[in-house]
Amino acid sequence: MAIHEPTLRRIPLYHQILTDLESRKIEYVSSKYLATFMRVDDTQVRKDVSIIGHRGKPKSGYSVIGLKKAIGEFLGINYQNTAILIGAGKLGSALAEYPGFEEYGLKLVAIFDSAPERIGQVIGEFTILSIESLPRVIKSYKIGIAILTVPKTAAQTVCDNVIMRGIKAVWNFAPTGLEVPDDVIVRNENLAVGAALLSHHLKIKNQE
Amino acid sequence: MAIHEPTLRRIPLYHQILTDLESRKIEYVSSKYLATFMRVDDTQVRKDVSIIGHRGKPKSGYSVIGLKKAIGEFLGINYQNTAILIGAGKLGSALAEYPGFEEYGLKLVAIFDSAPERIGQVIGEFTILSIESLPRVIKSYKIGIAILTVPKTAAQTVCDNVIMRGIKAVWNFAPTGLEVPDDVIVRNENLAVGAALLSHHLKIKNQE
DNA sequence: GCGTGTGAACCAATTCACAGCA
DNA sequence: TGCTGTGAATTGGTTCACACGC
Repeated sequence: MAIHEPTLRRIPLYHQILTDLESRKIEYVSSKYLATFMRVDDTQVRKDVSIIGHRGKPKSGYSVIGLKKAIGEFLGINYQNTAILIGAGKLGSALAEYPGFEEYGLKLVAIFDSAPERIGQVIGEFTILSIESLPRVIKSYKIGIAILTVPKTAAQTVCDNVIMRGIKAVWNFAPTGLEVPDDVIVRNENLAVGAALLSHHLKIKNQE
Repeated sequence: MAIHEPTLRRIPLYHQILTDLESRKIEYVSSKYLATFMRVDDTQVRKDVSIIGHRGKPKSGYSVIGLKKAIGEFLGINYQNTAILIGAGKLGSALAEYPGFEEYGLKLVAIFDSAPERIGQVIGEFTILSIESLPRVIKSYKIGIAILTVPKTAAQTVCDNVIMRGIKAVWNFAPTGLEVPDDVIVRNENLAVGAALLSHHLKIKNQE
């Protein structure tokens, strides 16, 4: 049973809502409550929960901590995957200090840049390393994920490089597609898409 | 005829590929070529193109500049929507210098921050302004979009604030949902979702 | 042949309708 | 009554099959 992309996207969002509820000491939540926050139908929420593999209590709803834990296991965010970040520009630096990654199963262990003047500079808890040390770090830390925040023109080259070193998952922030072997996972986080869709929505709205 | 979300997401990606082809002086492109790059079926590409409202030439394919222009008009990225950015932290600073926004119809005109020590500092071509000047700037520059790169805890408050000043579209980078009136467009760019989905994919892969 | 364009068929995703349980 | 859980119906999206043009 393969799980569909739209379902998968919603699951981390449930997790965020549950984290919030947990901090507010709320113990049970209904599918209806989650549904209004997510702007989906409440049946959808119940289907999603059943896919996650959790069961609620009639009358009271879902246990906040129980469902949150089930989501954690389902997503595999309890086990931390090691990641490196390549491209210590503005965006890379911002991501390096983003606390959300560790919460969702990604443990950043090193940052690389190709510019000689950047090597040795410090970002948060990391010292920027040279690209030359990439193979060694990947090997000794068993890195599974590469986060690419390099310019568009460098993206494919850097991607090929890390895949050659054994990386099996790439999170690409460059506004371009990447060609990779079938056994490598790529996720594109293309900010231009968001900009374009906002423009389109505003255009439609102004036409009314 | 409402256009579906998945279709809409693909359209800016076609545009990026076409921009690349254009720079390589390629004049015509087939649906099959676009399809392999996008990792979709070629029929899908032809359906999308017909939605965009462009027609190709049998045998040669689609005119690169013709289709690109049609997409530009379809998305409304030729007209620049004015935007402000609130939250001049790492992520905000990175976005402020991201060249892709202007290319996709968003013209950044000012940056705001609530921290007094940040006011007056310079990021790229912008001087950080105080939140107090927000109403004035929104009014005089007819701002349509607010880009929020504030902490999760501040997001809803800041959102309410800009909506009260007449903003009709919010691009939210905080890892939380926002409650807005029905006539306001919100786009959530939740990086934690990407992290979680990568974790999940890796978990599935490791189980095989 | 090699390309686009499109109705029909298929599969994915959401919503409906209602059973079951405390 | 107020909630979850789930098969059935519906709507959304993708792919197939084939007509047509160069």
